[in-house]
Amino acid sequence: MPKITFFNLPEDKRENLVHAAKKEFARVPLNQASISNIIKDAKIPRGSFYQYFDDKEDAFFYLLNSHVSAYKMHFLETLRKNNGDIFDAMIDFYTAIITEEKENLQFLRNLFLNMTHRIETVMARSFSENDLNENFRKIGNLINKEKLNVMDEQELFHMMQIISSVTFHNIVKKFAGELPFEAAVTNYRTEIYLLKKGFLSQ
Amino acid sequence: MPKITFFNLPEDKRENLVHAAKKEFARVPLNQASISNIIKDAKIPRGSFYQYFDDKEDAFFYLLNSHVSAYKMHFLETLRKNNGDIFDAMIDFYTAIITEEKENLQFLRNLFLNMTHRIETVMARSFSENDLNENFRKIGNLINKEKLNVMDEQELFHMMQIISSVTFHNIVKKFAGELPFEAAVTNYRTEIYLLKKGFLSQ
DNA sequence: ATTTTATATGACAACGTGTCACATGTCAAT
DNA sequence: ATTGACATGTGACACGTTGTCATATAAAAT
Repeated sequence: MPKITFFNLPEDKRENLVHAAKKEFARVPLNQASISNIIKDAKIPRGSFYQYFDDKEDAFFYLLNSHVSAYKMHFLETLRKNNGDIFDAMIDFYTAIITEEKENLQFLRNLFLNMTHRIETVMARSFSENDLNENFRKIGNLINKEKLNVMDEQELFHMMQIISSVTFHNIVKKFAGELPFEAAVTNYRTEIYLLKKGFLSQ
Repeated sequence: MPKITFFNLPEDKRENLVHAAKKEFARVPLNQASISNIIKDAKIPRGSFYQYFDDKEDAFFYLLNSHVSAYKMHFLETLRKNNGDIFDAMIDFYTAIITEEKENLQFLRNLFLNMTHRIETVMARSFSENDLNENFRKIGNLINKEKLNVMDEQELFHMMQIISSVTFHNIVKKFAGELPFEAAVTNYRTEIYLLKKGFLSQ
């Protein structure tokens, strides 16, 4: 978490700094990003940066968290729009992510191509966590379970885990530049379809 | 790839260096590993390191590749032992990975908790690739497709993609230390079971 | 023996990080 | 207005790491 000083900053100065950080993390992934670049771009002295953040990662995770919050809202909305159909919602969501604009796109690209467990934990707070916690419940309640082949909360939880694994992986593949947009969506649709019908014939 | 000089090295000196590198990459993940530590441990001058490798990553991926080759063989064997039952084979394989010994375990831990796309690409060469390539065919041929709810090679490929996503994710969770051994296996079994039966009721 | 080629070595420049002593600003109390 | 207390700004600096390069040494070829 950024220090209090950061939040006490006059808005324009704070936004300026945030913008410089965003730019650097859009340029290269976390491990290659340099504080030097950020302060050079934001035109603040080195010491000031440390007045606001503990270190590079602190700044990165601050940005990441705001991204995640936005996507979380977006996802809940998408789920509602699709009347609780988790599969259609995921497809919408997937499409939205890989259709981001310029700067966000580069940020996301660096993010997904360098997805450490620590980052994943923050990301996944959106819709799955270690325990069946609040976020999971919120989403769980929105999901239409009528046609779902699910016995209990446990199974639902694991289904969400699977869907999230598969989605993450598809996003990564897309960002790896291995596929054009249409092919990426088709592939994802296929995998969702396979998840629905199951791997064993009845 | 290491340079020719590396392979021309007398065996003991080479193994010494490899061991030092292994030790460093078991200590910390790639991005935190330092060449300084490796050469200090291997007792070779700095210049020599660059005679053998391009950089840190070169050394890392050399080690990774040998790991992967070993696991690849192991996996094919496991698949045969299970008479082509991909699900049982995966469960065996999963169990084997999370049951590794000391140094390997730490190496794998750092690996999976910091799985970049580049690393994943190397790892996944074992049993899935962009195209339906040789490795995929080799495994595809070993898989018993009798009871598999699969229409064509395409679907089989995507099933493998899904299984691999889910497996990766389960390994990461285990290494994140969130679960004791038994719970980890149970969870993985549950997810494989869910994949088999499908998410929609017929 | 002499030349050519391969390998070894460590000092060095360039760069990035986090800290710290000191400068400056803010504001309430007197 | 002046003071003092506290918050914030600043940049030089020590430290660690990386990759290179000129030079030394060894090995092979002629």
